Amino acid sequence: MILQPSEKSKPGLFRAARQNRIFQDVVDQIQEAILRGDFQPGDMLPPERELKESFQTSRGTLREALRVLEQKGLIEIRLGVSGGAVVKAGMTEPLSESLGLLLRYRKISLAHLTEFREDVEGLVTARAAERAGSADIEKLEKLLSRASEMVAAGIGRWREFLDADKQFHQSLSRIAGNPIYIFIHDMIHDNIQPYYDVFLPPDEKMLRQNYQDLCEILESVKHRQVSAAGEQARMHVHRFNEYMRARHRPDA
Amino acid sequence: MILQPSEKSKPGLFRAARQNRIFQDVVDQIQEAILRGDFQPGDMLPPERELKESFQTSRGTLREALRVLEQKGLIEIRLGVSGGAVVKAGMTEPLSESLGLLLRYRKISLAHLTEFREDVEGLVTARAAERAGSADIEKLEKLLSRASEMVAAGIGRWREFLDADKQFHQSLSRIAGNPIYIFIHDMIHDNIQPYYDVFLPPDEKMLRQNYQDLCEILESVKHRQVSAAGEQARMHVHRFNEYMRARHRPDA
DNA sequence: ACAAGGAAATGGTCTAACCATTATAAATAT
DNA sequence: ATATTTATAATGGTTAGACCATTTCCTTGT
Repeated sequence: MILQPSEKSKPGLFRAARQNRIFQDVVDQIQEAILRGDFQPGDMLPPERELKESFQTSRGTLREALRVLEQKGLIEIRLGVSGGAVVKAGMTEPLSESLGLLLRYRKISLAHLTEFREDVEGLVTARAAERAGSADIEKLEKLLSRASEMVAAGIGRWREFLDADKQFHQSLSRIAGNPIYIFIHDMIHDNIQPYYDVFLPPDEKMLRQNYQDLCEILESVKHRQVSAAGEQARMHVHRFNEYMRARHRPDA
Repeated sequence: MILQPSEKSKPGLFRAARQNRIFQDVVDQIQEAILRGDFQPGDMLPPERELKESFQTSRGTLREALRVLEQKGLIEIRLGVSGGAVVKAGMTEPLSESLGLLLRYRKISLAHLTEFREDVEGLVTARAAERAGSADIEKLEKLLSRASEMVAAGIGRWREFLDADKQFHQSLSRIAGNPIYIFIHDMIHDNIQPYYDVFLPPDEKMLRQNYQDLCEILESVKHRQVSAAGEQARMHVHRFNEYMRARHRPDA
């Protein structure tokens, strides 16, 4: 038996009972079809002029439905012949976009986001330390050795080093074994990256410190020192955040 | 100086350069106006027939833009005279909805979500223990005493007890001082609630255990025992999850 | 074999009307 | 006077049919 929440599964318990709106009905039907698996990621929906007749509606109404589905991240719309609505696999953009809006709406501040990141990275690393297998360790070591080359190559390749650093953390998220962490991780990264792009580049000392941190984290993960790994990861991110904060006036 | 990411702040570094789409331009302009504060939450946008002329576009195109803004959670559209697009304050629904889609798309499982919830509740409670002031403690004690009445009143009022339990955790989120946790908390709750609604009600023993947990958590928070509070909250949620899991066949 | 050009499919936009819903004002009844 | 009902009008929701813009892909010519 598959757990199924009471009808429709919309988050707010129920959604307002306005089945008036025809386009909403179209949205629901197409969404169900996609979620049910009638359309696999990569598949294309029929062209608008066909759909409009399937749903017995006007093209305008149908297009409003497609706009909603597009915004939900379920489909992507391509132009030109053999274009049309293609079913997407990801669905991660809406999450990042919502967080971005919260930032710009001043519902949360950059400081909140960086603090949250520290917490999450700590959690993820702790979980990863619990669950890492030997293959995982090897993967991490490979990434670390790449990072080592970059830091040895000097300040000029800081961008590549930070990329290795990012992949290290992403790997930890995967090892942690809960895909939610991957999504959360991406969501944070998407929104924090633009700020870093403005305030970098870092100095040599920072890079070495960063590399040192990763080594210690890997060592703790290797030895299943769960809480140590978590705390080290927390501090690793914390130091980086403080470093970035020092590069401009303190923000609210 | 206000930290501002490099132009537009879209998550994926940049958004596809299709300024072809007129409705997208309309979306951007209205969104900027809202985020800039030209429209406060509760304010109403001009009616469609006016906007269409402001933007020098057709009503259909304008409506596609409004659909996107509505889906983003920035506006809500009411029917009838003196209806129209009203600027919203929340913006939390898109987050919950996206998580719901990930669940239904089988990108994540209920088990992943419950595990995540344990972690988050642990983190939040630890932070709350760090930061709780005397006013916060009083608030928590008041909630707890209400819960006490409910559990004393017997199994019949389990729904009210669980509501008090929920508010207790929500208060902890607020005390933790990072609004992101409130959003995450709501997001989890919105998506996990429908499942609980199906499989409850709980038994008397569960309620008492639950109440006992809350008492211990509050005690730890009171005495600034940060890691103890976190771990107790984790286990509190964990026990509840296990209890719920036992009420149906194991799911994938 | 390759390049240039054109035909066709598909999404994007426009126009102009009508339908549906609802707050408010007007009319009516009590 | 007050309450109830009814009519009005503003606003979003929908429709129909046309045309524009973009892109693939096939034809044609070299």
